[in-house]
Amino acid sequence: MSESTLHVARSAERALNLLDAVVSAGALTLGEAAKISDLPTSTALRHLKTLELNGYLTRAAGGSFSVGPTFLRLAVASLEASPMARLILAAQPHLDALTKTTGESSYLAVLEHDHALYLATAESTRAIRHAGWVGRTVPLDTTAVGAALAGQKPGQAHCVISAVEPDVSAAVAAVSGPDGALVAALSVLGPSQRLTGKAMKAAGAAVLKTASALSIDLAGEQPS
Amino acid sequence: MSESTLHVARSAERALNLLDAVVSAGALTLGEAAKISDLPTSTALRHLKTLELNGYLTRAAGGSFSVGPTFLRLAVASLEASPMARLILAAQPHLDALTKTTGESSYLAVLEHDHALYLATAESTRAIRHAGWVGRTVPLDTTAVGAALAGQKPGQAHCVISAVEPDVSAAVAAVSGPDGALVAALSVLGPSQRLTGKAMKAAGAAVLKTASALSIDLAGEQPS
DNA sequence: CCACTCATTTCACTAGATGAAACTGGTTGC
DNA sequence: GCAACCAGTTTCATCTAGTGAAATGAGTGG
Repeated sequence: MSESTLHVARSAERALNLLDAVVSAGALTLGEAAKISDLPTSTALRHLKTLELNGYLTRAAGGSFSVGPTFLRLAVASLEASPMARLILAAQPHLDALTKTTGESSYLAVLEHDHALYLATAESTRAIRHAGWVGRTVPLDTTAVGAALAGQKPGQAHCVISAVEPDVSAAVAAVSGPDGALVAALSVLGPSQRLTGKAMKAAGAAVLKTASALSIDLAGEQPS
Repeated sequence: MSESTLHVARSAERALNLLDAVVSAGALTLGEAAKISDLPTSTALRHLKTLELNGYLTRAAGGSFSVGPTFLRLAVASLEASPMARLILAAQPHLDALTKTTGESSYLAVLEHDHALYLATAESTRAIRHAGWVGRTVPLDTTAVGAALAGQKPGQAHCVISAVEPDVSAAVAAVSGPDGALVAALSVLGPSQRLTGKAMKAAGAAVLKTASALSIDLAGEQPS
């Protein structure tokens, strides 16, 4: 196979990438999807058809692909089951608000094994902005998110210059769940030369306030 | 390949089935997943690892697989984008209530091309019950759902013996969206010998009431 | 210590994925 | 009306990459 003792199914991976591309974009034509995934159209078509056949995608009249019933079923199932999904849904509006008030990109992160994993974001609209960290993991011991998720100084914002990338500054605060346990962290990330002094202080205050608002939100929804 | 001019990627399909199995179940071990999908463990493991590598699944400490960050990201994205997903989420509690009052399984169905597609369900808890129609499509012209989705007799319940399977009776009512347009149908499905006369009448009333409640719900959420 | 279960790795085989190229059908421009 | 173009679809010879039985390893408990 590829090279080492690691075996992964290439064609499955391609199909998953296609799925990701289509769902992220909302709707894509064959050509667009093929270009994004860097596949010949014939191969892309086969995989898209497979996804369609299994109901993960549907094909609209115009020929473009979008999310299908099977995927929606699973999406809803995972949302109802997974507390993490509930967390993301609850956090999204807060992220949007946080980004609006600070002008910088904001993120939601959780503990995954011994790393912090960025789960969701609201991106800044400014030209120079922090972008694309969703899905990325960073170590705990050298970062502000890590410190927040490790439970140091709860109820306080950490404001630092990132150790991960040199030009990035962060303001981070911990979020607690219904039972008071630590569940996530909110961060505001931006370029270091912009996020200093006064701006950083404001970001710190905003992120703290938002974190407690989200914590309250999480406490106030316990039906099912 | 298989037989006709239809080409689908088998390995991709297997990976998707595995994904479906795991997400539906919430969490599965390798052995369980392999048995459900009817695959040798070695093959199942390879696909599960592929899914894990791409973040669609995560592996817990005990070794069991469950939904991963990538899938959640896409799930949330599709929910925020797709009106159909909003519909499912809004409908679920109503389905639960409907099943509780009638004692029979209830379903949400929408128009997909020229068929009715069952999207979501709340299953009856009785031993003899209607089960497993989620994801299934039925023709429009011979069914009660079809009639409801075709817009005949809005604001009225259709109570019939199913043309699809002999022992099934149905009570169906149409659901309208915020703009008044027809968007879905709610059905209560049960065994014909149980769903007769009085019981059927009660089911008809319940489904009608629930349909209008859901319609009102849909009208009352228009932010973003 | 052996028997048992479940996860992982190995490996020889070939079924099945691949993608260039040919084809179809629709749209534009001259 | 014809030619050039473009997006989607189908075909097919090539050979990679997925397959699964079996061996191995890691845990459990009797």
